[in-house]
Amino acid sequence: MELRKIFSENKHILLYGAGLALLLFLLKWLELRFVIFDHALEVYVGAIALIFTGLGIWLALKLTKPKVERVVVEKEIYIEKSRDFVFNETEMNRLGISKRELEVLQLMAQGFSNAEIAERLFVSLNTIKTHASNLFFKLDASRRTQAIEKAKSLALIP
Amino acid sequence: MELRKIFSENKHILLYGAGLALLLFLLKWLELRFVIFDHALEVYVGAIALIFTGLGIWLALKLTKPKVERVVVEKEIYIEKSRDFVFNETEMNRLGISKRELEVLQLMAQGFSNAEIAERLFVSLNTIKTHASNLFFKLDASRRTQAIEKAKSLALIP
DNA sequence: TTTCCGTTCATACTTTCGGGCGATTTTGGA
DNA sequence: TCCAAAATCGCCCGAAAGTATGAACGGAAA
Repeated sequence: MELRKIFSENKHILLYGAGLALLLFLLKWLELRFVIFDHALEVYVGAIALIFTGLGIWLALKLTKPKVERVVVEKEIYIEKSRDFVFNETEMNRLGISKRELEVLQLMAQGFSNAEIAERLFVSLNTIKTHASNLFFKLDASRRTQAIEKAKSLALIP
Repeated sequence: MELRKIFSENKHILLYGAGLALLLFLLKWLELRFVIFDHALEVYVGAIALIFTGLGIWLALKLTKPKVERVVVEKEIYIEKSRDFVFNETEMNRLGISKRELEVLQLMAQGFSNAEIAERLFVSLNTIKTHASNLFFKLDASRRTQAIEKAKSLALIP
């Protein structure tokens, strides 16, 4: 359950710990057998240092998260514009545009001002502004004229 | 001359070596003073291991080039295939729309702001505003979106 | 040459848009 | 029944759009 997840996420650290423990046991064992450190403490310590430096380097390499660099590749999609308009519901769903937003979009494309749209839909001007803002975001536009252009090319409006 | 270059290029490695040497001297000195390792070899070795692990990590972080993970993001660009557009010159003459005004109208329909249009046509913002106002009057519109709608229906723009 | 017209630009002002918050209420499904 | 998404509305502020008016300049037609 959780255990496996914890292990896999901290695999390197756990391996490091295990390695360290193992080494310590090995040293203890060596200590009992020979009296290495009596003669050559420097060599001994140097070896330890080297080994753990290596381990540290290995740890660092494994644990550092790579920087994510985003490369934007532009993909061109051609769209046929036909006079017999077929509403592209797929695109609407893909962009997450709601029914109400579509209504606002349609009226916007017909040249109505926000105030006029508000009047027509019996809601406040602020509401229309919110819908418009959401539309601009979803259509990746910063002006209503842009939004209209894009919506037309996506067959969201005639 | 060369020496300085060599030093700056291998700064981290040299620093590491110096640190190692220093530590070894320190240990030697400690060895002469006390008999630490007699009592607690594990602690001693553990400390060394920890220190050099840290050094290793530091070395690795300093020496290795930062990992970069490339993520390719596809950005879709929709391009409209306008098949058949026949410009209605008659209507343009009837409404008394000038060439320059038509240019502005086209850019407006493409979603450009007045400032952007001004930049593109190498004229001032005020000039574009004047053209726009004249267009609105000639097209009997009071907003750019309206003007665009009307112009499209009159086949002045695709 | 004089008179239009298109083009350019300016200043000053008002209105509309759009961004950036936050907030509450409806509502359609799990 | 409960939740998330949708819809609603508000406020503030700055940017953009649009209105009004005047003016200068050059080319083309009368």
